Amino acid sequence: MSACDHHLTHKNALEKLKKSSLKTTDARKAIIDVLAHEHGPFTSEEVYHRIKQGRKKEICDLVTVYRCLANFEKIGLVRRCDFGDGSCRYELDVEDHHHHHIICKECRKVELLDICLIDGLERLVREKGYHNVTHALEFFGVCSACHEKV
Amino acid sequence: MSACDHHLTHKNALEKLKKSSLKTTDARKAIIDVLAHEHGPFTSEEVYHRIKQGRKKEICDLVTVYRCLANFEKIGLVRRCDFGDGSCRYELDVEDHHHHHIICKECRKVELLDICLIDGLERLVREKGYHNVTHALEFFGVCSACHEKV
DNA sequence: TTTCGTGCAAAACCTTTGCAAAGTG
DNA sequence: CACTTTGCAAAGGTTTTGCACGAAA
Repeated sequence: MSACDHHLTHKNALEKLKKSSLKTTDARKAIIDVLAHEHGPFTSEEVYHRIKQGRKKEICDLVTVYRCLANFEKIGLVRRCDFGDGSCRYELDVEDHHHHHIICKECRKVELLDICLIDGLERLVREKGYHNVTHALEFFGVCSACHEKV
Repeated sequence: MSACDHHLTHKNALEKLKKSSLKTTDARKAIIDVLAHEHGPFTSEEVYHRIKQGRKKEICDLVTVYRCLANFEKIGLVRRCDFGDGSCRYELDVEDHHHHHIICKECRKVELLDICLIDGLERLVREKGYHNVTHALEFFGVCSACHEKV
């Protein structure tokens, strides 16, 4: 992703926030900064620490990050990912750029998989009578670096 | 699934257990009973309660269910599913019957989706250097019953 | 000014761990 | 008999909640 893309993503996210019923606060802007400039997905804790790193003084509490991300999900600003390790992660929901993840079972490194062939299946689920359909597809494996360590 | 299938599944699961390094105990047999006869996936807590319901006296502790299911996953007896609601679920891993789930966002009802077209993508992940590749694909939506309630 | 957001502390929730006793092969 | 498994209690980790104060529109 280029620097230009980052800028666009960031602008789009702020606009989504303004259009929603949520208020634009420093905490929310800081969270969007992190999500737009570094590629996640990140846990609430990870977002919280990244916010602290950038600035001199604390912008917000960890609890605020939890609450903001949960609200962001409701308005479709972020997507929630669950990699089955006990905590959930969030990334900006960029509508026209659907992708999935490959997670190393050893080191938990996350790689992108820029392919989505699930549209037909989503249609099938809608035909079964479901509304507001979404999906999650994650691949798990041992990355080559970890595999060579053994 | 017919009664005959249940029986087969149950027998296969017990055989897998015997072939493994794990010992065959009452708790483990009771857990396999639940997984083979009712269609999950179930959380450890759900398995625990189903075990209690069937019998007069307690067969095992909730902690034992957690430990058994974790061990079952290691020997490939069960598959772990994470639906992003804070707890993980398990179902018997029937090798030649790969399927996915549709989860209602309102009532959490789980329906089966008996299609898997992910094999090509798994190959792609292996070509990227990953070993021991698995995947998870879940669909989420509001089921028609919940949709009509609104 | 009214409504919404935040910090702090505490609770809730799911899961894991330690250790002694009981059970399996 | 050696080793694994279990129960109980307690701890660990993540996420949620209550409430008073502060900030946005």
